[in-house]
Amino acid sequence: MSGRTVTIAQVAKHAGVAVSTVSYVLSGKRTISADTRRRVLDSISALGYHPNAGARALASKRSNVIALVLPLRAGMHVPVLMRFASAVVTAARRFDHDVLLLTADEGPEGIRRVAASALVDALVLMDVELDDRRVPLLRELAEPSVLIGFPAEPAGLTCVDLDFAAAGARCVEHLAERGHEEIALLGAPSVVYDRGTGFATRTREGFARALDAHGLKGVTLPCEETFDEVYETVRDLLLDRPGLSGLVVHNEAAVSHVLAALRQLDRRVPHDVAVVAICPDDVAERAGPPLTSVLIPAEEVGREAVRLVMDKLEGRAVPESTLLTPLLAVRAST
Amino acid sequence: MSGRTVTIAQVAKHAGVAVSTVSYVLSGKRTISADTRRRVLDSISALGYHPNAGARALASKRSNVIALVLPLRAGMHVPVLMRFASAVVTAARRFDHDVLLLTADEGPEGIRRVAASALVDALVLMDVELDDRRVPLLRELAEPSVLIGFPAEPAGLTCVDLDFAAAGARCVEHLAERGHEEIALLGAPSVVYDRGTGFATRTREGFARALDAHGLKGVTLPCEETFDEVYETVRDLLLDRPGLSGLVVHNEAAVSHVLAALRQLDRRVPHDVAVVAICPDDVAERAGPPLTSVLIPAEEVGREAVRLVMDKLEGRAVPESTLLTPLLAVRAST
DNA sequence: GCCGGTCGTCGAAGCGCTTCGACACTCTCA
DNA sequence: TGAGAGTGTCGAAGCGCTTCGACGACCGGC
Repeated sequence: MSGRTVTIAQVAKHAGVAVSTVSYVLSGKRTISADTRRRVLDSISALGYHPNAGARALASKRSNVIALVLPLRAGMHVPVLMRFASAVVTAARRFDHDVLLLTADEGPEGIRRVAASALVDALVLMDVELDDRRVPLLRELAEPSVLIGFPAEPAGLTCVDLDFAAAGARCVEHLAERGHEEIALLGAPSVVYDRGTGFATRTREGFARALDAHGLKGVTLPCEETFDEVYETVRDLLLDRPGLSGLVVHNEAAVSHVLAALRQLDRRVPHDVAVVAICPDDVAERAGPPLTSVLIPAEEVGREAVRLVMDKLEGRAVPESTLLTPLLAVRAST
Repeated sequence: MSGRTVTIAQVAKHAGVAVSTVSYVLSGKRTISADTRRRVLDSISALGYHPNAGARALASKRSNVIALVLPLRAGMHVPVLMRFASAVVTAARRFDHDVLLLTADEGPEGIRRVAASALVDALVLMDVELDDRRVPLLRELAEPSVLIGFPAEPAGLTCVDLDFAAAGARCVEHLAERGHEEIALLGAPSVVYDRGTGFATRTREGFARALDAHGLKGVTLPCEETFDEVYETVRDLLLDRPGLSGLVVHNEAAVSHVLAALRQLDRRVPHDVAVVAICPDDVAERAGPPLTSVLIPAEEVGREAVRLVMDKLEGRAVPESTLLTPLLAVRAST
């Protein structure tokens, strides 16, 4: 509308009030008469006013931006990450905040930079590992932070994640209900276990514990991500354990290879082998046949992380640990 | 180190110079003696000074932040998107800029908001569609922008993308060299063509044109993403065209289904049917067998987009259209 | 009819930085 | 030796906003 950037002073003049009055209308921090408020709001939309973010941040010591820090290794998880990211942005907007995207390239120094420069008010870290070198930094930062995933020593931090142990257990339980007596978990590539990624380890533990609890036989195996390796793993597994009739797959990239391998080995799903996956819903639905799955609730995790970080910004107390209950959707594969 | 946020004034005092001198050391906009510069830099690191982003933005009218706008529909492309995003962040950091992540939820209004509030200096839009409702807004914005992908009417805009027409043609060429005489393109799901997504359409055109140029027979088909649908498509295709010996797959999610379907139909790759994919490298490598592919150079596209947007910020002229040459990597499938 | 208490509004003081003009030097060349 | 041209540094004026204290206007209670 007007000749380039509109300032609060122009709005004030247009509405015939003081600058501070406009500010109070916008923030609601003091009572303003209904009449004045209306005039101010009218002027704002007439002029197309948008408060200058820099000025606002400078004066209020709040940038209304949170940092979203990508994982150190891109790993396997890519589509899920994107949904986290998208959920975080959407949730943040609901609290009138924007999201700054940080990669691991810069390392912890990048986190320090955006925090110290007051570019962001708070941080959300995705896909935290057991031994994460970003974690020590977070402890000394004044800005609040929330981790998605759990480091080895989470005391004093705020962490949120799917309850992977419960997810592993839930799959076992489901197969036990269906009468299976010998089952296997195909997990992440072995390198993922080696570097101590929390979610992989915890799924395996939950799986193993539930196996005992239900008196089932079974194994857990790492699982690589090329077709040939998956094929060998599945073939050997079926050879070694003729009684095996159920499979839990916790590896998004391997899911379709596992199914293809079973087809090639002449095992019908679910008739000969029942398959449960732990993966995003769309992957499960797109598979042939559609898979019974425990979905990874990316949206919910992202939303929850933002809620927690906003609570911390407001000075409210939050739980150190938030575990989201896994939900199992039954489809054609069991 | 010191008691909370360090300001430029404290640095100036510590170094025994004026505030403006510190500023000039940092920006390099005026000559400063080597001696003074050293003292200032020492003070900066001694105090752990980080310039306040809000103050800087306010005074300089530059936030040093660019917006990265996610596509309107999450669609199929998720892993590629993440690599774009990551590449954009990394490239932006090289120009001393940060990246603000925007989703489509807010629609064009979100773009207007961050631009008008001076939160960002410039915009990069991912995965632009032929008829993209964000495009008209960009034309009236003062802030420079770069699109990844091409809208129907790109005049006056700055667009960058893989040259998909060339990619389609490159696949044909490769198969022609190998002596194939009848080939097919399995593309995106039909809904993607219906909504006029540029890259799908352009691949198809490039494919068709190259077919003529090399005197080959062939068809192009849309391709859904569940195993059963892919299986039917492939089965019918082989039935209809007994002479067919080459397949181009431009659909990341369908790649492994196509291979599984061929296996089930007893067609060996590459002996009976050669397969070329247009997809990210890791998908091609992970397939069984590893696929000859034209990779989607996500990193390069992201880097190029940032370079262009930085050029525009500096007032340098940039080409309206930047097409990146596709590179074909030969693997076991042809 | 006067006093204390809200309520609604205003003016001004920063927030931490960039940038402009000024100014004291030191060189260089006539 | 003095004018002219650089250098290197400083002080001060904003940038556009929030927030604090101040201050009329109006209320009810005695």
